[in-house]
Amino acid sequence: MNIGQAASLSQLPPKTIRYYEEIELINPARAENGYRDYSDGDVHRLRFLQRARGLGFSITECRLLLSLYEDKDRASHDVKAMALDKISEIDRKINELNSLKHTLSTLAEHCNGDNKPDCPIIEDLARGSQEPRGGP
Amino acid sequence: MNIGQAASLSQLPPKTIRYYEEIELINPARAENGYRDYSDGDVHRLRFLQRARGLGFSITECRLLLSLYEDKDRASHDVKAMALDKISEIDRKINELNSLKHTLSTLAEHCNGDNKPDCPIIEDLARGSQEPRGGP
DNA sequence: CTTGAAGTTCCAGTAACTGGAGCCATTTAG
DNA sequence: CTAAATGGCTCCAGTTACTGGAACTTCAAG
Repeated sequence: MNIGQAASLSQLPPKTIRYYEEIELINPARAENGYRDYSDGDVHRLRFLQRARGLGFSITECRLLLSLYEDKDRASHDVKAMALDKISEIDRKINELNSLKHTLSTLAEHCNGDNKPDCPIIEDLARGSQEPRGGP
Repeated sequence: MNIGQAASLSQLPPKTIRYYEEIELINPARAENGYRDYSDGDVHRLRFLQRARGLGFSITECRLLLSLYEDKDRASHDVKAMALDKISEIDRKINELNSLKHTLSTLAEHCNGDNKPDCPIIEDLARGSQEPRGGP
């Protein structure tokens, strides 16, 4: 399929898709006319990238995540370790999103009438899922 | 407090904190010696920015999120609408993270022995929280 | 065969940092 | 008190991850 269809399936702009090719995240075939020709697998990859990038993973991290699925040469226990590592990162993000959501929900409720919020909420906000102090 | 302490409390590098000042996300006081002087409130803001940026919200979105708490001039129902809007965005992100986590967990389990994954999982991966086809 | 949408490359610009040079202030060791 | 280390300051250049625009080709419809 052409880049346009790949774009609408993956929810990524064509520009970004071409950029991902430039930095070797994908390598679509070329048709005789010179147009890029995306397979279903390519679209899977792109869709994955779209999701992961939107969740705050860097390109480097995306590359790692992709390699978890596709690098058949890597030893199995490495894959597992990396997967578990990413899972705890994801758990952390989920926790942070939940706390952010809680903060916003409380705010929304408190804004129910027409009174302005004076917000003890901002305390909660800044606390978040903070570590107990004392560095890494 | 100085920028160093603000940095370690907010988990942001000093460079980034100065940059946030440049783009007017914070406005710390200055001590007599010219050093930036951060209040607890400033640190709250920074901590919030650190969390929100890490979760994939843009600077523009962070500005909006911050305004939800602090813009006392905005009408209350606007605040509520924006908060609800951001909440659904957050829910979407949480769903995506859960699906990503599920994918990785399955992978980790399947990689338990020393057999390489041949991955029907990649299907699941690319499906994610996709819309039912037919575009906006 | 023309018109328009969609593709191509290339180059420049933007967003959000990040690193480094060069200089002043503060703390700490001798 | 002086010297060195540490941390702050500004400014400017570089990086990452796109994004927009110009100039050209290709394809599908009328």
